[in-house]
Amino acid sequence: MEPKITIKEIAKLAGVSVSTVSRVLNESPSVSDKKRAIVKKVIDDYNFQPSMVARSMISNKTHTIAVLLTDITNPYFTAQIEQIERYGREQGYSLLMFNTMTAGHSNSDNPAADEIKVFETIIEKQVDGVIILGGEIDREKVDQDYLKALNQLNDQVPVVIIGQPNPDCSCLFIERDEAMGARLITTHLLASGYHRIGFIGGEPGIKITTQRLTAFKQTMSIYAEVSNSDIELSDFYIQDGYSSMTTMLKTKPLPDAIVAINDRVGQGAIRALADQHLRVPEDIAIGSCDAFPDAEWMVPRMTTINQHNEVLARIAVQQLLHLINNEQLDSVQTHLPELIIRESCGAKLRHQQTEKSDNT
Amino acid sequence: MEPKITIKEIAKLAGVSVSTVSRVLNESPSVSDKKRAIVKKVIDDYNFQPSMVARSMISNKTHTIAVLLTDITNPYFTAQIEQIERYGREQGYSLLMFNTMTAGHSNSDNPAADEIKVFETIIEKQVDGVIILGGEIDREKVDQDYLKALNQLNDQVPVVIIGQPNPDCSCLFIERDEAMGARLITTHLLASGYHRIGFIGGEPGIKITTQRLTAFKQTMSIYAEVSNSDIELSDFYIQDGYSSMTTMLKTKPLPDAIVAINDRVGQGAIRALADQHLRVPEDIAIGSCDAFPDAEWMVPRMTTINQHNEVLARIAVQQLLHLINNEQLDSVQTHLPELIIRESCGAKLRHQQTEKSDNT
DNA sequence: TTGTAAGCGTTATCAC
DNA sequence: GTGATAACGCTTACAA
Repeated sequence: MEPKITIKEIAKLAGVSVSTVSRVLNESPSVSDKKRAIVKKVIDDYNFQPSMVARSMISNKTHTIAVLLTDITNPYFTAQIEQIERYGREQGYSLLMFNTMTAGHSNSDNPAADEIKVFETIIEKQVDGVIILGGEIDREKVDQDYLKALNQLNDQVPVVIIGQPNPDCSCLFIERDEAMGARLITTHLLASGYHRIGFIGGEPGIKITTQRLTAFKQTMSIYAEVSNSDIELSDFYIQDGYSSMTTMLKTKPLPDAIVAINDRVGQGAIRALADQHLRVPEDIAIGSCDAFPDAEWMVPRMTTINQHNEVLARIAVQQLLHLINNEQLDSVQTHLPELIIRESCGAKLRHQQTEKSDNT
Repeated sequence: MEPKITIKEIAKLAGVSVSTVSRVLNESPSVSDKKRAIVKKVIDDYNFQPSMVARSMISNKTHTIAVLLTDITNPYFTAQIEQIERYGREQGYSLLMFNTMTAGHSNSDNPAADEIKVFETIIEKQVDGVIILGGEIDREKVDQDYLKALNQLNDQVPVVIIGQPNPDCSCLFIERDEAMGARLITTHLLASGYHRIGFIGGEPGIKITTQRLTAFKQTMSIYAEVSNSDIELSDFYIQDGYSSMTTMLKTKPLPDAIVAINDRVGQGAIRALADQHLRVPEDIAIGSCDAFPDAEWMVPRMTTINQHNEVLARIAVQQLLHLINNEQLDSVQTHLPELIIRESCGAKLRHQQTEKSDNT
């Protein structure tokens, strides 16, 4: 392990003062070409990299942003973090990742406290900004200590949150139109000719669940009835789709179609149905939300809603950088969920059948 | 944005010297209970967090480790990074994540240069250690500039790599027995009664591909013939499984079974087969490697090899910490790939059929 | 037990 | 153009 070479030694080796080296490092014009050449050579020869730590002491900038998420294993988050890392790096920022793993089937007995602890580390580390992708803030009822800690954090360093705004939180929220996506998929199923439609997945007490479920119910209420036994909440994971669907299978007769809260849940549902020798979409149709990359390759290919989460992630970084640089924020951009019709909804199948019977 | 409070102001407010505050911060015993109490109160009141940056200047430690990977979207990597983040955080380390996105269908024309650039950032940021999960180092022929830069990096800060050792690289490697996994799955298919077995997926020129393919061929050669037309390399993603399988479908007759280089590729293959109304395992069996979490819920459930990548990730952190603290390394731990028999291989199906025909 | 002062590696502010 | 020197926030001898 070679000891790190410093600007002082470079200066000595080049026969100049540290200030001159510093000037060369920062591309200041007020250095003679001759000295600049000498210094550059020494820097190159010794492969000198100035210490960001020392620089940070002076500038009060670390060129680092922190990202908080609850499950790095979840494609919903990785799609976003991929964009954040990429765009951040383009702008000269590195990414400190904190993965609380409090989502889903977690073993933490106090997720709020876990996140608060992360906030402390973030302050210590003196990042320039923070992006929160999910966690405690997504709850209908947010822990008060958590909220206080979050506001305190936002007081020290700009915090951008991708999620539904909380009136008691001073952070900047990048909003997603959850209701619209749920309306789109529900309407699509109705328009495809299904009348009895169920809803599965989503953790109760989480805003995304409530909002999608509410939108589902509202949309349904215009055209048809929804019984509570056709709604099975659980969580956002594949095993939750499996368990919700399995429970629903005890209902007779089954709904014609199902709205799954996301593609993972949809996939779990397909698995549960297959175990009972039920086919999708022939025996029951499935539409879902949050287009995950694999959904296009499933059997059947999943009809779903693309929420364009990567776009939101990019906007989050942009706004955060504005906050960091005290620039004006971009005006709020519209967020358009998009329906992707594939196979699991059976729409095309039905259409073909209709055409066929029309011809007869 | 409140300006950050410093140790100096805490000292003034508490009516003591900065050293006393520092002592309290560092739990030094040589502070009177009285002063300690006063200082603690002020710290608490003002919610003071000492600056890691300033501390790092002195200690030359940032309590940060960097992780390099090529695709955060890939479950192969997220399983590992989840462990690294968790275990690292338990030990007081934060994680700087660099995602080069050079894997798979990348748009980078020079992945080696991309990684070299990341190395520079890592040195600047003065992390305490580095873990590399994949990238240029996985190639059969590693770029020489890259290798030089990597060795230089390892000269400044300890680097641990999860992957196959490279004799020209001075970093510490955590090795995985790729060959053994491939042997296990191949033998399993052979033992299940398949004779003509194909191999799909994996990027040519990548060690993991070569090693698994070689092990596959060797194992096969003991019991049966393998024709080159039954081998279709491509890459590690779902669309690669689809394309490889689609290509292979032009071969008549088809192999009885397929070894996929990982579960994603296997999933793509199932999709390609379904498009031709071919069933797995009835028409063709599939065995794969690298148990991804979803594989258990696919239709059919995927027979695969669990390489226990999370365990390797944990070992990598442990060894890295030893390196950081100049402690003795743990002795090399054995790594045991494990066969998970599910549905896609058709082993159970065949067994039942055999039993049935035995009874007749 | 406590305080003073030097020092960590850089940049910024002065003189020269 | 260039070079001393102070400053950033903290820790750590060394003194008292």
